[in-house]
Amino acid sequence: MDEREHEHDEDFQKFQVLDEEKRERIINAAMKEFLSGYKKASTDNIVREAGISKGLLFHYFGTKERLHNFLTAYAIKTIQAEFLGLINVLQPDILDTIWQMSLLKRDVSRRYPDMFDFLTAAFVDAKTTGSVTENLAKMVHMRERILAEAYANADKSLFRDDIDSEMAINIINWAFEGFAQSKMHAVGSDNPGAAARENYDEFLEEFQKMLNMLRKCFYKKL
Amino acid sequence: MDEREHEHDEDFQKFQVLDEEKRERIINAAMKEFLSGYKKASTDNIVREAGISKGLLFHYFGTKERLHNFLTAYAIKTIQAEFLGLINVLQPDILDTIWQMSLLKRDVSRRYPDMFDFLTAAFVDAKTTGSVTENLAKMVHMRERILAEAYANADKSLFRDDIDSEMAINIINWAFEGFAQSKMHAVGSDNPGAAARENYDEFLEEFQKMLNMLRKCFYKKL
DNA sequence: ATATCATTGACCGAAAAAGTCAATAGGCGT
DNA sequence: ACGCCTATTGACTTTTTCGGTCAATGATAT
Repeated sequence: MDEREHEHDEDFQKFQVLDEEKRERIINAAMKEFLSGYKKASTDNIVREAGISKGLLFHYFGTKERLHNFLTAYAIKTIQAEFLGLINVLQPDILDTIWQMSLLKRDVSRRYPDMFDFLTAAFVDAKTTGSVTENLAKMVHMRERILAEAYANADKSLFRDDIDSEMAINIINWAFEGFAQSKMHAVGSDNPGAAARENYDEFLEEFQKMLNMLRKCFYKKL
Repeated sequence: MDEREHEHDEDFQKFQVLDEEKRERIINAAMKEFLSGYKKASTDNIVREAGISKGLLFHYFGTKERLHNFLTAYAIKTIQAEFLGLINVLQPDILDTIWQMSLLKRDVSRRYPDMFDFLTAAFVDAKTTGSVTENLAKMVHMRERILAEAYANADKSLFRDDIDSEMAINIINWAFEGFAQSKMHAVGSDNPGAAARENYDEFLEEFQKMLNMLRKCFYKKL
């Protein structure tokens, strides 16, 4: 397997040197296409969506498989750096933790709308094929560890005594996820910057309103 | 368009006459394959998953398009008859309504695991293509009407005065959806009937626990 | 002008696509 | 046992799409 000396740092230098806009356009087009699985993704669709020629895509990545490998590594690295790595698991108020996680996730999703779903699909693919990459497995493990840690460090005494704190946390997570999902389309439509910004502020405001409501309902009165 | 006299009741008689097990096996295999869109669905995958020969599928449905049309009509009819049509929108306690909806949805999903998602995909497909079928549009409209009606008839005075009832209802919906999603995999794995049944009971029990908790948190004390 | 490098899209052989059909299996009445 | 009829098969055809290539072109700096 490791017959080359640089077996794990394939550089993709030609691609990395592009300006940000084009690079992310290609990344997002590819991730979107890979959502339905490696096999069903078509490089023709990717280049059409990205607005580049087919030759160029293969000039950057060589093969479809290497493109997919790059995306997987890139997604893992990004989510690690801009999501998992920024979560403060030591906060005692887990509502704050979940709130923070939601904001971070939204920030990543604004730049890379399909990154989380892409990784999920990549993981399913890898499990089906039987070959789960080392990094992918580590990533999943890391994610679980963070959630477990956040939960372990949470001050459960903040919750009302007559409710199951674990279930409350689940509900909160689902509520945030559902909220983000439902607003994604409204915000995600391609409108000029001003309207998008306005939508985003509205989004945050309503989001916070929900947070306060959950706090009011699930936490002890102080 | 209506050059034939039976333009809308294509019969698919050869298929309808099959025994239930085989019929539903084919329907479910096809719906599953169509989840990633009409174009990307492969009839070869469908027949492999369904365990029938290719010739037979085309013997039943003629073309891929007619198969898809059949599935769409079938899904609409089924969801109409076994989900939307059975919801009692007059219940004043909307938690009861949501609970009932969840049970109905689960019952349908047990027989046709991908039916709801298939319809969603079919709708997205139709919007992309530009041709949203009359029935499909009606279906969506019906769904919205039912939800609106249930909400309109809900007795908001059951909710605590200091919370936004509309947001509370959203949270409840998202929580139920998230719960169903998270448990789906556990239940959905292909294990013998006994274990599946056991899982299902467990599912219902935990479900009800969550319902009670939400009632306790969002409703007035009596 | 020339050298250099990014970029294109027509093109390739191979694979997969939808759909067909002669051949067979499997029951059923006689 | 026999023929009869329908259900079912899967190899096959034709067309499209696939991943991948490459000679040609555009752009830029010297």
